[in-house]
Amino acid sequence: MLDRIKSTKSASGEESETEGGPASLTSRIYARLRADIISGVLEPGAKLKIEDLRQRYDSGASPIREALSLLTSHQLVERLDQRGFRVSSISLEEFDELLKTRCWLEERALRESIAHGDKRWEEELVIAAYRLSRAPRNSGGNPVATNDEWEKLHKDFHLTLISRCGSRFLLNSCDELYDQNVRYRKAASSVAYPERDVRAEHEGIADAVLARDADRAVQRLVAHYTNTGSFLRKHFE
Amino acid sequence: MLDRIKSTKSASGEESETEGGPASLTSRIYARLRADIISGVLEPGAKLKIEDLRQRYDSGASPIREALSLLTSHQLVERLDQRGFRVSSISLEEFDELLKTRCWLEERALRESIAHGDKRWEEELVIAAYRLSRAPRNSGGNPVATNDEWEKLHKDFHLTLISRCGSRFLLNSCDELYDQNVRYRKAASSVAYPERDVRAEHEGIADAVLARDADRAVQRLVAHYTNTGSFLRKHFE
DNA sequence: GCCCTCGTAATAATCGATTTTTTTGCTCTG
DNA sequence: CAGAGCAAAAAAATCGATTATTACGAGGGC
Repeated sequence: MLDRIKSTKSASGEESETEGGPASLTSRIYARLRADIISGVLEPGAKLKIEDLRQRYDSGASPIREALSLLTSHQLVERLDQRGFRVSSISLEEFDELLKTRCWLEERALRESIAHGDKRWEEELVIAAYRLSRAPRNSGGNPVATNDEWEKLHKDFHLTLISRCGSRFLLNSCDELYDQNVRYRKAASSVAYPERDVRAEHEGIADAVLARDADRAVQRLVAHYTNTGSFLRKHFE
Repeated sequence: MLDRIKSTKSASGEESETEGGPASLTSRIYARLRADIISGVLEPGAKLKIEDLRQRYDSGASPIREALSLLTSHQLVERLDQRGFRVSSISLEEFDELLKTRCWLEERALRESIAHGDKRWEEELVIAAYRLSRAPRNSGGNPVATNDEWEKLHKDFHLTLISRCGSRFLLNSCDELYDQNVRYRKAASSVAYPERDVRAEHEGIADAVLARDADRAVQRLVAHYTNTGSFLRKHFE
């Protein structure tokens, strides 16, 4: 269990990670629950009993229920009337749909971003790619322990790619799907990491994007997802 | 025995037709709030004070807060830490993004649906189109009062079109965007309805889909959205 | 006259206890 | 031995009251 709250971000949106400090209890619980679900600490399908969570997060029932309610809309938690909450379950079929959908949406988003992104965007992308390239995927030589910093940078890179797509709705959807995908990745790859050169794939994507070669960029991005997808798929058995 | 559990609808999922029945207070409040927000009874940007809502829906604070939390993820309600909730505001820029995004997503969804839909789907579509064609858009001759039944059938028609897209994620997104669009429509067209033949457009779409002519279907669907979009746009002044 | 500060009113957030509903487990039939 | 019927236990949902935070406005200094 993680007993430290690292960054308090508002329950509804992104923003300030500088504040490690106070916010509403609900928001802090939201952030912790979310992290625990995405990282797989709370397993897919697990029952989320209010009483347990109350103890675990040391609060009353209201903030817990509220945080859970906030999470349901992101498809991370399922809510059943009068039967409480549980971590959304995962399945192979859903994974296939997730993968497909990400390819569809991100292709569109990437093309738009390439068409409309400005210099500033290019620079943001360069930075994001650079940082990602320098971050170790695992922490402390342990091949299984994931590196939270890498996770953050990886998400950042992928979202930066599509950040200029011109639609907050599309961006939100991609964001949510990204998180779902991490959940699947964690669930599947508790065993191993791909041997293939993921880093090179990221660079390849960034290069094509910076060259404003939309077709190639899309082709590489989709290949990246498809590769990762079939790799994960194998590990579900 | 069976009839005790039959129609309990969950707040996060779809509605069952046999409305009115029992469910948790939270779910009922959720449904009412949602309807009030989409229909514009609660105006965009309006502050949602817990105390007011408590009175209005005759409940304690917990169900209200929970219902609001459920709604935030659908972008219908904004939550500000320690500052309560408010109805999400609307804007012309956002409307443009909404329209664009719907075109992008529904094009994909429709193509997939056409490619994969079976006979049963065709029949569902025929029914949905027929019902929609028979429903009066306004109730009781009042040109302003919207007809809830028409609303339901209209949504049904549009969702049926894409129901076989093969991705619950994409379907969910389209569903949410649809609701957002209704909100914009209500906000804008409290004045008037389009003179153009919306009904014919629906039929045209259905015909193309049933003929499995994806290009034409998409072209018509997008035109339908674009037409409606620019019509609404004018009414925002 | 304008802005800053502080106290008060309003509102949001949270808690602890109570009420409902579901689950569980056992007993009793057929 | 399967299943129906209860009753106790567990869990979810909800309430009413309390605490924390923010919004507001009057008074005072510059």
